[in-house]
Amino acid sequence: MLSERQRMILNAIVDDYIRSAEPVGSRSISKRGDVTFSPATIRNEMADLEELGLLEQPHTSAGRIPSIKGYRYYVDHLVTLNGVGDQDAKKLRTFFAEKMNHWEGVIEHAATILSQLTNYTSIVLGPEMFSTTLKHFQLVPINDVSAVAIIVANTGHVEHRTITIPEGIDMDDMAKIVNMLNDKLAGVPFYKVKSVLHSEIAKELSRYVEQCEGILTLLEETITEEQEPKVYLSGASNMLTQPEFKDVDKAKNILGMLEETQLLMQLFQSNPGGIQVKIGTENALEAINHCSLITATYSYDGQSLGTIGILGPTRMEYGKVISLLNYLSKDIANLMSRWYK
Amino acid sequence: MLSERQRMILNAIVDDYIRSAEPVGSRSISKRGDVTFSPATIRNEMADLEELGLLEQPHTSAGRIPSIKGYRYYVDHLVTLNGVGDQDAKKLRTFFAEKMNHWEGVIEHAATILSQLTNYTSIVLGPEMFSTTLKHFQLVPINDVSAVAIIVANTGHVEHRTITIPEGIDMDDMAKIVNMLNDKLAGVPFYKVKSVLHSEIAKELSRYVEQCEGILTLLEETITEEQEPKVYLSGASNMLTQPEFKDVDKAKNILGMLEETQLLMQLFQSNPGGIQVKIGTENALEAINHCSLITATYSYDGQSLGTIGILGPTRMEYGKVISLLNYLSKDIANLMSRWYK
DNA sequence: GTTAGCACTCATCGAAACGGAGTGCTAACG
DNA sequence: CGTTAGCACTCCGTTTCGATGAGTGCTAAC
Repeated sequence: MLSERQRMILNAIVDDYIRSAEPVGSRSISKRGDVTFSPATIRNEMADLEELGLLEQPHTSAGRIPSIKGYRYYVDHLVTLNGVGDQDAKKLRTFFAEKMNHWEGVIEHAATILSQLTNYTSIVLGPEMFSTTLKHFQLVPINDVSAVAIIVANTGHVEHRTITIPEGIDMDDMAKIVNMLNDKLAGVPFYKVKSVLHSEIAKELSRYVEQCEGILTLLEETITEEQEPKVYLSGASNMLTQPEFKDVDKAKNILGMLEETQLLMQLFQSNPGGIQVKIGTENALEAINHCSLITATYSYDGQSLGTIGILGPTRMEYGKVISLLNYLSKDIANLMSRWYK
Repeated sequence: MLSERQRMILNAIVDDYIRSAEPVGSRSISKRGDVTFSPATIRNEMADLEELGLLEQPHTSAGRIPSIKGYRYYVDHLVTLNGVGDQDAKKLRTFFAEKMNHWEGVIEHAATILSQLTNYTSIVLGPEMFSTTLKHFQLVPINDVSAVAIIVANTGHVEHRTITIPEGIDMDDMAKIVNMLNDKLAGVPFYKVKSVLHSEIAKELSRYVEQCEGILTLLEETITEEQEPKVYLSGASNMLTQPEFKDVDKAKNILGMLEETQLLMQLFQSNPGGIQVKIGTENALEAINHCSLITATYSYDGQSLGTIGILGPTRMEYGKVISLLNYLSKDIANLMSRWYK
């Protein structure tokens, strides 16, 4: 357990370091006003905090910087959420006032705004299909051999994919089957589509239509095909403004990772909902062991839809970012309700 | 007009510089084997080439580097297109062998492959709607107030957007109008949709349906709404591997620009078709005045569909990239035909 | 328990010195 | 007359070295 004074000092060090990116010395803390002790006293406390693993020294005779553990304590106990500034709130409001008519437009735009407001990199995972239900399924023929399958989810999210129709399949049969599928599958969650198809529909269908096997397999593949949620990235170049990445090699590591959608999705795994802060080595990926990732899930009607994340150096403005994510994820939820209620 | 020897020397300098990224001296050229003259002779020629504006000296007593004009001459007259290497060809072939069922999947994947093969940044502009025709238009209701509009182009490209239906509009009327639009608009190029709507359809429609005004405007907006072609970017972090961008600020400039879709589209304007090389300041944007951009258009059935581009430092492997783009753009065209013939 | 004083450490910065790659010029050569 | 060897000169990049200064840890006094 830390004493009140130790907490004040830790708080001061983290705040200072977040602002300046340079090791914080005892003198500068003593001069801050909110800590009224002499440099010598502060030095003693700092030595203690270092022994506890909350601070680190880059080298002897340098100031102290927070360790991962130090940041963790700061985030858990010390950080002050001063809400969203007037400037930022205004920007967000005008953002939501704009007319948006894609789902994707909103998400993508939200990513942009976030990276602008924070000067960090924002990563947004689009709606996750597996927690939503099928609303409507449709085939639009393009020519003799191909068609566009259109899949609408109850959230209003739309997917389309082009399929090639094998020879020897009758288009009328196809149409019948599609109709039936719509009857039976409307309202079924995506992850259940496969089993419902097999258990309920297959038998009934075989009565009406010849060679339904082939058609059904095709449609099943089409609907349940691996649907990676889309990842939107914005402000990746903001990483380069951080002094900790003035070394091109480090920067390249991170930017390279940001380009790999697969890895990004790994990052977002295991989200219990709400806001989560992962600091430095708490992150799964080694490439961002010098970064912190703050994530928030946005949801509609109690259903988690996707995830928003902000990636920055461990020396991140935790208070500001957390407030912002809080604000935004709630507003996105409201926006959804207004649309799809 | 350059003498044969001058061309040999220029060629040698550009090749060497592309490989090493360091000013090329007379000695090293003389030792290359393909130029059999002594360093002194080469120095004389180099002085001449510099006077012609084809070479530059970073400072006295350094070797020479090609100027923009030098690269231009190299690209126009000297570069050898040694085709696509076996390794690369194999990768491309397996790429196209994979089953792809989105349009977008192909384009996006092509961008990835390109950036991997070249180690530069690849930029791909998706199909341009304005040169294609409307194939099918459809509304799928989601609930009382919103619907998804689905727009299929003759190329198989699909767009969807969510629209909000104003109160007081009858869904049956809506359906009638949509039917009629499909009759009248199928085969009409997108850029003509607006005028056709006004000239031919408006009058005829008013006979059947009350208050068609509102509905029509809505649908018109939906179909003709600004449809930015999508931009796919891959390998942006490759920029950082180039020694010319070891300076973080320069790198940030370029990466920042790459994030702005608007700017990227500017870059691709005025594409006469075929392969085009823009070197350094020949590019419209100041941010990439130290880069070269090689673009190729891909087309289907004589119709230009989109653009592929490779962005790298002016010191770029022109021969390799041009060969690769040539190969790829043709293969994409073939792939399209196989699908949508 | 707190603070002043002091010796010590170590990164950073700038000046000076050094080495080397490359040039331009001149003169010799075939 | 074109080509080449030789040589003085330039200028960049690197290294070395000392000065500077911020910051610590310890001890002793308050």
